[in-house]
Amino acid sequence: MTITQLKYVLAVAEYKNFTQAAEHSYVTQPTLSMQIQKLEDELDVTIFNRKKKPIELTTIGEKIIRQARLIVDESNRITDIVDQQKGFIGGEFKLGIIPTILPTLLPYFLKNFLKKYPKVKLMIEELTTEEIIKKLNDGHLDAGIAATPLENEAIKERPLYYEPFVAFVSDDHRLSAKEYISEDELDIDDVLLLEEGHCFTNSVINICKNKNMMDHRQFQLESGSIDTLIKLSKEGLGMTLIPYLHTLELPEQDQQFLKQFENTVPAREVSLIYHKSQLKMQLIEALKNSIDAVIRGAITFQDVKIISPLNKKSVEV
Amino acid sequence: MTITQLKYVLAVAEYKNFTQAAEHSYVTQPTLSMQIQKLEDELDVTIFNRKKKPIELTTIGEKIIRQARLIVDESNRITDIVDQQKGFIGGEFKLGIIPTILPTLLPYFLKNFLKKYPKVKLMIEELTTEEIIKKLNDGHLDAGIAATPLENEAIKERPLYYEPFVAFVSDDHRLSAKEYISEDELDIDDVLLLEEGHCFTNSVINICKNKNMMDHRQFQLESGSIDTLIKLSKEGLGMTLIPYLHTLELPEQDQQFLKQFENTVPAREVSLIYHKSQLKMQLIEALKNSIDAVIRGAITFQDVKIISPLNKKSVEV
DNA sequence: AAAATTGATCGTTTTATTTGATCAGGTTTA
DNA sequence: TAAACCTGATCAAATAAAACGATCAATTTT
Repeated sequence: MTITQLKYVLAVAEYKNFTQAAEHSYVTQPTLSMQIQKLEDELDVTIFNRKKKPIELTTIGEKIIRQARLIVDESNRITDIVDQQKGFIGGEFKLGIIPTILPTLLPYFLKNFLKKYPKVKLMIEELTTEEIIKKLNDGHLDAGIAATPLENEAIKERPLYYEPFVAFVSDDHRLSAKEYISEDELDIDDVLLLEEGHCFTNSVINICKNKNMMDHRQFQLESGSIDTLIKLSKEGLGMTLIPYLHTLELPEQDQQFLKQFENTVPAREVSLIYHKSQLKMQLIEALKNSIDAVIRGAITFQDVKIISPLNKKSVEV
Repeated sequence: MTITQLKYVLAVAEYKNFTQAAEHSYVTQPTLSMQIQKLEDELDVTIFNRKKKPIELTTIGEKIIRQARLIVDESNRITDIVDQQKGFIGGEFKLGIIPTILPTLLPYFLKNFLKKYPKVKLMIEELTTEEIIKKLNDGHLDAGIAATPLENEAIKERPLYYEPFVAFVSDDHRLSAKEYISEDELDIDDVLLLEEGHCFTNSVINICKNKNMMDHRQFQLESGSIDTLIKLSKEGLGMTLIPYLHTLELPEQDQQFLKQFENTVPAREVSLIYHKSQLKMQLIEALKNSIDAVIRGAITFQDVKIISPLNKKSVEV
């Protein structure tokens, strides 16, 4: 049994297809087929049910996959150990960031980070929380940045900062007269939301007390971008909630429409998340330090109430 | 990096010698040297300081060894997983048993066990507790049977039975008139002990209240066998303590010299012990079941006080 | 000083892996 | 229904890797 064979098996388990698995393993299909057969012969089991389309794992196959994942992970970690000992911070690093964080956070740390760690090849993808979790689990991402807590066993979280929600209320809105806003005054039917799949949407819903079925409104448009929400809001189609960092980028004439929450402000916890197997830890630490250093100046709030990004009740902290 | 390379590295780390490591890996020395060099090149580190005699690990080498051990263990476990799924109980199984347990316990279960699991190749070694622990840690043993608790983090324990200590007191001894004996009456200077290294010796010392320096006695002879202790005792050189299972094998004329403890009887906890990495679990379970089934009839005591086999105070249970 | 031990080095042999071409069994498309 | 297509298995040939035996240089032991 070799680590290569285990990697091939994992690839097939992932792509459910020998040919694709071979491509992603940078070998030809016969090579991969043969190695897997050799492993199956050696262990005297069939790992894959090749008759089913797409290919399925056998019962024993499932267990072997789990163990193989463990072995491959642990073997990958050897280079980590060596790097750490050498104090070397470098190599490929795949980072997923959710859409409502990426555009505002990235400019803060990216340049500094790349300058400080010139040997790191950072590959950033914009992904939903769900996608990030999936890719962390199958090893396609090294880390992610998302709203937490996720309550996911396989994922570790390191909070980076707490980002308050800020209301954007246009002139003609019923709440436009108020200087500060309170959670009680929010009506979910009246708040413009991002399209489904954004955890930001869940958070906003979790803030609003009124969690009944939301078909009271005259129209329903769910946008993919916060800027669109702001535009629609200015058209008088409702208010919206936006993350604090986004408010710093608004043109001056729009700043007037912003309203902070009074007292305890609802906020989302933004964390660096990674798989519990903790690969590339030294790089994750480096990234956290870079973000910490730069964000401390930008966001300093006390007395925040963390809003869950899941479909759940909020939790007082 | 291959699992083979990691195994070679572990072998060198173990034997501190390339040639010996090669022999134990069933390859020639140049082969092993080359593979280790390849790994060192690939990781760009030196794992071994070859200048020192015997060979030493570098700092990074130590860490690599630890990780290599983990990977090799986990990869060995794949066959376990397959066996378990197939319900197959077989293969080599190396078991270490301490000298004061082996001769009395083995006859009870060995025949039945081998008959029930004909595919198991059982290799039994008589070893001290210390040796067992060492060999469990370096993988030279799959399991051991010893007195517990050991308070060793790397070792897991599954208690098999509680074996009381029985006193053997010859006619001319000061305690010979009593029907039952009590711990208070024991004097360490007066109890014949096994030679050092036997945990049974520690246990006996732990029973005796009188734990002062033991040089009050006229002579000091530490034997390696319980039978010798009995012979010496019959010669009037003192009393001795022997494990319960041993009493069942004494000739009838010697049975008269046995004295049970009154009330709560001191006993040793005999456990199946194995490494925390839990290799060959299904075989360990099978072994435990075999011993359980046969020992239940032989030993049934309640109200025992477990005596630690370590150099420590006893613990009430 | 001689002998023994140790790990590295070097061709050579042996073994293992990978490849490209091809095949057989399916399914989908025309 | 036949042709096209996709999929994984198979095979001989090429390539790569591992292992070996012999030997060397450096130490250590005798």
